Amino acid sequence: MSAIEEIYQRLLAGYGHQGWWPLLDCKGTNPTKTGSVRGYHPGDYSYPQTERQRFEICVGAILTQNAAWPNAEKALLNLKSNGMLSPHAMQRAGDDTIKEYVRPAGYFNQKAKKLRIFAAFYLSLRGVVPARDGLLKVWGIGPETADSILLYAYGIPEFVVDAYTRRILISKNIIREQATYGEIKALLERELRKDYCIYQECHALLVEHAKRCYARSQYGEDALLKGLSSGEECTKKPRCHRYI
DNA sequence: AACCAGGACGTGA
DNA sequence: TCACGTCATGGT
Repeated sequence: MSAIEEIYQRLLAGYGHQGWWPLLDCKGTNPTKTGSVRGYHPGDYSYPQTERQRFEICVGAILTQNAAWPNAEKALLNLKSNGMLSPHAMQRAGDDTIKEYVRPAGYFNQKAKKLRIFAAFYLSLRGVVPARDGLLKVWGIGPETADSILLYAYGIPEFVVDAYTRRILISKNIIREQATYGEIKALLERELRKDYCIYQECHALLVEHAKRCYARSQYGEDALLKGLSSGEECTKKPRCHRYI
């Protein structure tokens, strides 16, 4: 079993199904999670079930860029309660209106602009699934946001690499510190079965584990992944031993 | 009261 | 390519 596969198995056994991506109108909760527990649907990979939910996930992916989810969620609620959680409404709305709604998510000037540009792009799709390079050409959509949209809004097996994933894999000596987004993504997609459910679950589990054990200032035990066999990708010792 | 969160873009070497 | 500055609110 590869190191990646072992990480996935251990985290799933330890934490259980995470139920990503969170949705505002989703009844389910995940009590095992840290932080916000609302909107998750553990073990149910049938979301999004409506076009509105699909768009909500896209918007959430932009709003959560370098921001804590509860803050992005507040912005999402503002948009929804003002009828702005649809691509048409978002495109029509004035810039200042959107800015006021997304303020809690931070970077409100940039994110308001990103949302209106994305809304136009989303409408131009007319229901067609976007290509990854198409998404990347949209201003405000980088690699992680593109993969989040594809994986969680469209159920396409594109692994999402975030700062947490990178931090865990570096500390486990599985990748080098300079590893690029594409390298990490390729590694995970090589080691895991190409299945959007597994990609979603694995990414969510890595985030949950990192929140518990790999926070910058306060770090925990990492008992679940103790003594993990390091992959052959890199033999260099990790520089930061705090994370082990 | 700093520090940081589920990044992306613009710029200059 | 790549390292670095910028964008901004809210929780710990």
